[in-house]
Amino acid sequence: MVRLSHEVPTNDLAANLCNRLPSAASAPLRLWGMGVMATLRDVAREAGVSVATASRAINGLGNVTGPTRDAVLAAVKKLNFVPHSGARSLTRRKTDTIGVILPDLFGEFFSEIIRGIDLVAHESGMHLLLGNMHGSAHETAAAVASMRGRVDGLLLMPPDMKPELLAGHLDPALPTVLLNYDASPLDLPFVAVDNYHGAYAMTEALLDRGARQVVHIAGPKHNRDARDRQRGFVDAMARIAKERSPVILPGDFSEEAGQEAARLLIQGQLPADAVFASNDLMAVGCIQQLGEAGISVPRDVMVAGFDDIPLSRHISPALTTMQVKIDRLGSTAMMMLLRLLRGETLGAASGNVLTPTLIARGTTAGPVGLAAVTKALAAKEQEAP
Amino acid sequence: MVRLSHEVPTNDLAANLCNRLPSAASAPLRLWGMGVMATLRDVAREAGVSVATASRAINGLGNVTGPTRDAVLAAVKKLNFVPHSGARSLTRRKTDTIGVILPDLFGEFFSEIIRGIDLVAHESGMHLLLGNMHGSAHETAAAVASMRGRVDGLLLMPPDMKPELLAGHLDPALPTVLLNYDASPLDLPFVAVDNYHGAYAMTEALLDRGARQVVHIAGPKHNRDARDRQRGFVDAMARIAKERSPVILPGDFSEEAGQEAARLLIQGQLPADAVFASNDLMAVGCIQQLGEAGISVPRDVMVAGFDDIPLSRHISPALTTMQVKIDRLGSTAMMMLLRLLRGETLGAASGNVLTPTLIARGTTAGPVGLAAVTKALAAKEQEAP
DNA sequence: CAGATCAATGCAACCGGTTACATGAGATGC
DNA sequence: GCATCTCATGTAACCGGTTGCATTGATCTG
Repeated sequence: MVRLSHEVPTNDLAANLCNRLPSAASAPLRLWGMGVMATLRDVAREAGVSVATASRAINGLGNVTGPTRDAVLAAVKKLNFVPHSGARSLTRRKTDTIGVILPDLFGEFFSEIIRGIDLVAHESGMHLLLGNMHGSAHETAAAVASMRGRVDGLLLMPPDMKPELLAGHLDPALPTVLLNYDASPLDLPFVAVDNYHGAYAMTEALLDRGARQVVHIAGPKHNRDARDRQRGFVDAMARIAKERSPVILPGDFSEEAGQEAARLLIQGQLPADAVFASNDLMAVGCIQQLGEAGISVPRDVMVAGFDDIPLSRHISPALTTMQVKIDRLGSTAMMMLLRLLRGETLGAASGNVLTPTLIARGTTAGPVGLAAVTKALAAKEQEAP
Repeated sequence: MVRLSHEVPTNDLAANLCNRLPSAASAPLRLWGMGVMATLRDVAREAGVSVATASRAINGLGNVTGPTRDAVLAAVKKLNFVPHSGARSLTRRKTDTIGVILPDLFGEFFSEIIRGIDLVAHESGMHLLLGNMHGSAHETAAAVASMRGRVDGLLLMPPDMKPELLAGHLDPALPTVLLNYDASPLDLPFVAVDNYHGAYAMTEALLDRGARQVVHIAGPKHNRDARDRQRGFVDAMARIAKERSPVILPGDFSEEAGQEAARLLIQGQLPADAVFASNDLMAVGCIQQLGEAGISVPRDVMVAGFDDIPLSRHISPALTTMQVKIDRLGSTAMMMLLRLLRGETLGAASGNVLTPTLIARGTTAGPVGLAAVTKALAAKEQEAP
């Protein structure tokens, strides 16, 4: 590694700061930890005005003469003053920060949500404080509690938590929007994906496409998304294919679970001609494993997923799936939270349900060819709303 | 889509929650905006002690009698008191939060970094305040400034920014670790990926594998990662394949850029037998476009990428690439920051360089078959360090 | 039993800003 | 010229905790 030598713009400034301190004795090698940042008092003294005037000048409030303002701003520049947001938010009772608490931070799903949130938050000059409940309910409580005094509002996504349990942990004084969680019992505004109808539509489409026996690979048992998708599947089967009892294999949203399900299918000799996985990752794992066993997708068996992760477009054949616009989930929630912060009243009635879109790709293209299926599925979609 | 009516478990539960509130009289529709959170003063009054004692009891400091402590804790529970972190951090001069400023929030790369950071931060009870510079240098300054008083330290990733420019915006009093940025000139600790040697190794491996003419698809011009990778490529070519002048096609890390490069390759009739893209996404785009033109990978041309995004394993043939353990980047940086916060002194000399690993997959498997190549490349890898 | 020791507790001054209200000088009106 | 109004500025009380120091009452010591 090359070491360039050139002056570090530290010391002169450090010297300035040090001189202003009563004890200018021993110059430390490093400034960190000293925390000798200029305060508003310093600025006021430097400019020869009171703190009140300095504060007004800096915040561009009225009632400050031109020369006074200039003097203050000059002092600000000279001392390199940056207002202390922590102190400011204490009096203003406003932190310009919103807390985001997610179950974990794995994968594209969460980065997309965060991106959607940030997009809107950034426009309104809001910051994002990230909390991570790392799965456990206990940690969720801690995460929510630690947000007090740090944030103006909360975006919370507690997929595995029961409403009653959640209610006890929430601060009723803190504007909160729930992510991907129908919170009717709590009367909190929320944004959710219509997993039920999405799964229903996908099942219907598979049956429509000629499948006789659709097998569902389920998600984690206590995960609401997974449960809703499973319900959608079961109901669609019950309604359209009464005579056939729905087969459900266990899963946990992981690629391995998809592979495992495929192995069960192969070994168990289940008479399936279509697999509907509760998410794309499992569908991908399933396809891969089926392929290794010499079973062709879609000729021998059709496969569909849910989410439309970027990977889905790229595998071959490409995966048919329900597209969920994940960033929209985040941005919509953030917009609702902003309205809440503006004083609007939103309850569970203002819940926002995002309908996923069916994207037909290669894994459900039967012998008749991809084009025909796409058309058929698109038509199916059209007739819905 | 069929819209089924099915009962939503709403009203009974909502009623339950309302009943649990003390004032059953005129139940307010919403509590938000009232902001009537209990303060330490309230707790002290309720428990019949002074605020000082209440504070000590709550924080578990010594010098508090059993009965007193119990009274305070009872009051805490009764009033549902949660300490106001903002106020606390003002006096403690400690926020238990670290700021993370990233260029943008697109894609797996950033979610992995954040996950790595969170992993370590969470262990130490630290929170993450997310800042996003949205590309512009001006915003970077604003983002850094707005962190003052909110965070104890900073993790900063300014890929397109010149050190001199950066220096002016940094607060010398705030412990800072730079991400993916060799900050020697600033004498700040950093964690970076060894893009140069990674690219060098990959180029070498391709030539070694029998490529006569390797073409490089570059990343964004002012991006340091991209520039380092390009340098690695150029140097490797100069050293190993002196007689052949290196060909470099422009790119911007996007899938489209990879496709465009492929088109140039096809139209331009460049005599390339290997393509080394500056990142995986471009490699994927390139392969896809080559395939459409009837050019077979790897038989007609080998392709390699950089990053090892999840997608790389799943396309077919799977992509040979340099694996960067992105989450390690985040967790290592966070660990360094923690040491800084503990008072240790770290300069640029403590920079941490992560070496990427060559992962040989299908796109560089020649007619001789994948196994042989993997072995050859692995051997190559071995002899390197 | 007086005086020293010590633990538990209270008082009040912070942290670094904001802002209601007081002050006082200059402009205006009569 | 005096009362009044205006508006820039200063004073000080917050926000909600933490913490150094003083106070108090009880226990210990000789």
